[in-house]
Amino acid sequence: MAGPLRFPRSARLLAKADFDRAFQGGTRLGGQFFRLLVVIEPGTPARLGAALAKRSIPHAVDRNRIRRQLREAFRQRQAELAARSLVFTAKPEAAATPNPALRADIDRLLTRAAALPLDRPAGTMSR
RNA sequence: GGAGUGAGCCAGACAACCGCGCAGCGCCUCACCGCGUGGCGAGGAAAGUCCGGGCUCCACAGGGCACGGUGCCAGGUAACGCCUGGGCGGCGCGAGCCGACGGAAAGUGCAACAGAGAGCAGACCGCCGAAGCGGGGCAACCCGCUGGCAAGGGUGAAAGGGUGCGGUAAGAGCGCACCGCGCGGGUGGCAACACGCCGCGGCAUGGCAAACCCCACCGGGAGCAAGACCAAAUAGGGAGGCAUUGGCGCGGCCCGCGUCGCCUCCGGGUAGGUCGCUAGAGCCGUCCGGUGACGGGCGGCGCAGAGGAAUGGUUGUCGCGUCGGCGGGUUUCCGCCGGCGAACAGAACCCGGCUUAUCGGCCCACUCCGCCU
Repeated sequence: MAGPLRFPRSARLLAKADFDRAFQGGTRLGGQFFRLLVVIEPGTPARLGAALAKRSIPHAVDRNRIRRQLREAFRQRQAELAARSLVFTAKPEAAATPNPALRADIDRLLTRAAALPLDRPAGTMSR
């Protein structure tokens, strides 16, 4: 029985193919510190992936911190996000930003992602 | 009490709720997935990737050259560019600290600016006017020139030992004494090196080798994305079988040859997966040897193993630092209230070092100064 606030493996993006699909055909949303790519895949649970480039976030400690903020925000709101695969990228300014400000930006993006219509199949935007 | 030196240690604590990773046990189950339970789950630098090793694969007769690294001596170590002890030089009143610290009489080279002169030294200011020549004067002597001088000034990072006395026209290791230096010997030390030891030498090799270089020693290459194994889909390769009167091509036709289809198997190999992957030059305690680094004996412990990458989020209480206010106290200090702050930083095959970053706190040893008895 998966509780509504858990973060099991099935809620994560693990394969390179998932990330490639998001980068090629995902709907793009821009926030203050993040960019969000959304792929609609009916029948799947909400899934999260963090693509934090070493180039934009040079210190491992910052990458870990940002990833944990992403996970925590996603974990608490995943019920609204069913059938959506989300890939976050961070802008360089995120490294120097405290957690509450990051969290607010993430929540705004999640709200927009939840509002996307479900009837558009994945991959529509490519080609 | 103040100022300082060295060596260690810690890296806020506890609780609640919601989560994450791993192996164990239990439930479910063919298995995967999932669920429950108690356990474990970042650092002193996990960092930079600058050295050294283990491990893995590749290469490899032996020797020399080239290239790179190291560079006082002796130890320690698996090894090192690390560590310990010692020597020498420098800094500090001191505890202590710092040093790429082999060779400059093998050769080549470099030295801006300043300065008269910078590597077969050098007369700018200055000192001298003994000697020689000329002039003056009865003479003592005076003037000028040829010249002599490295003592003084000045320049410089550096000017060819220092101080004193003698000496001289003025000077000069020119002579002497002491100090320094070089060479040979002696003594002490494993050695680097040292010596209020002996003899010789008036002093000869100025600096730079993180300039080329010489000497001594060391060095195969790539790295866990190493490497080993399992292995789809798609395309292509090989073998066998079937289709046996099939289509197409070479021919006017037949035979024949080539090519196209389906099935099975084989080998290479991509995605993906498994292993490597945490028991190791391990950690803690104790005893012994050693000045020490360290080595040895005995006993105990089981101590992260992820993989788009776990070790987190929120809240509360206490503790710490700091600022402001109030009250005792007034050198130091104590209590209460409120605000702010709590660093540097995240394992990725594993060890030994080095270097760099870091809010603050604790303990020990020692030095100097002040005060009291």
